Amino acid sequence: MVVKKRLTKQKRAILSYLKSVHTHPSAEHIYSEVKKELPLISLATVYRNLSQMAQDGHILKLELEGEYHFDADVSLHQHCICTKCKKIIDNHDSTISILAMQKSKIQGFHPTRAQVFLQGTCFECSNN
Amino acid sequence: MVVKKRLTKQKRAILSYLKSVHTHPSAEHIYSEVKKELPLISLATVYRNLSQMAQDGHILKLELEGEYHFDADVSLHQHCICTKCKKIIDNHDSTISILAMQKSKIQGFHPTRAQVFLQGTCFECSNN
DNA sequence: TTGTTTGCAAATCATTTGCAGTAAC
DNA sequence: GTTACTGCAAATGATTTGCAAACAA
Repeated sequence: MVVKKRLTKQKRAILSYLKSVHTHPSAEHIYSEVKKELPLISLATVYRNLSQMAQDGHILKLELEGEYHFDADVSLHQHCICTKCKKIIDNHDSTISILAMQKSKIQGFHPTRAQVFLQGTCFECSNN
Repeated sequence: MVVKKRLTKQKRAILSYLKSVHTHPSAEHIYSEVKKELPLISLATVYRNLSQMAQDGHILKLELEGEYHFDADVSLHQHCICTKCKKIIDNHDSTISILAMQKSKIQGFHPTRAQVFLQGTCFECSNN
């Protein structure tokens, strides 16, 4: 039996906020931002919607620094994480993800997605 | 001032267990296994030692499925995660990590490590 | 009308921390 | 002898859940 998803104002506000930024915010941060538009929204609603959207493949759920971070950009790209300022920088290059997926097939694995994280220091922090 | 690390029996038991498996266990799982050898060891000690070893680069700390998983193999390799049985399979191929690190430098990023996760289904689960 | 979604509060679960005693060096 | 490390218990912090009311379809 197919569950019908309803497009609520909360869902719309969360997705619209997430599409407007490139900062990979946490659920808590999304909550505080969306609260400006919908003051009565609850944190549980934010979590529920983010999980649903991630499940449906509309957004990415990244596990970083002990909490989840979300990204409305679902194209094949890498995330560079600065260990000093904790900033997450996108690196748009689909070849790495594609290559990683191809190579994983050797062992009979059937990949659906690749997540590539680079740890290091960003340009600003390297030249502090 | 340099802090001197002491090699305790707890530390030795944790590292020795982790080196004996290729299953990327969680802290809780490592705790229950090491407890067989050291019945009085506490979960806090396991967490403290795993964090220290990861900090010192002796083991890898992987953020997966809402908890940390640990790996005594620090060579450049990828992790394939089966979304059905949750198994983590190693894919030893350093070229992907090296390529990902090289490409991240384009934006002035200074990478120290690459973490590559493949989501999909393993051989067994694909042919269930 | 219907059944999904909401806000709230309480619950959960992994991980961390304070502290006084213990043991590695 | 010094001081890093331990076990214990309590604290923390992110995320989830139960429930009755609200609202999208």
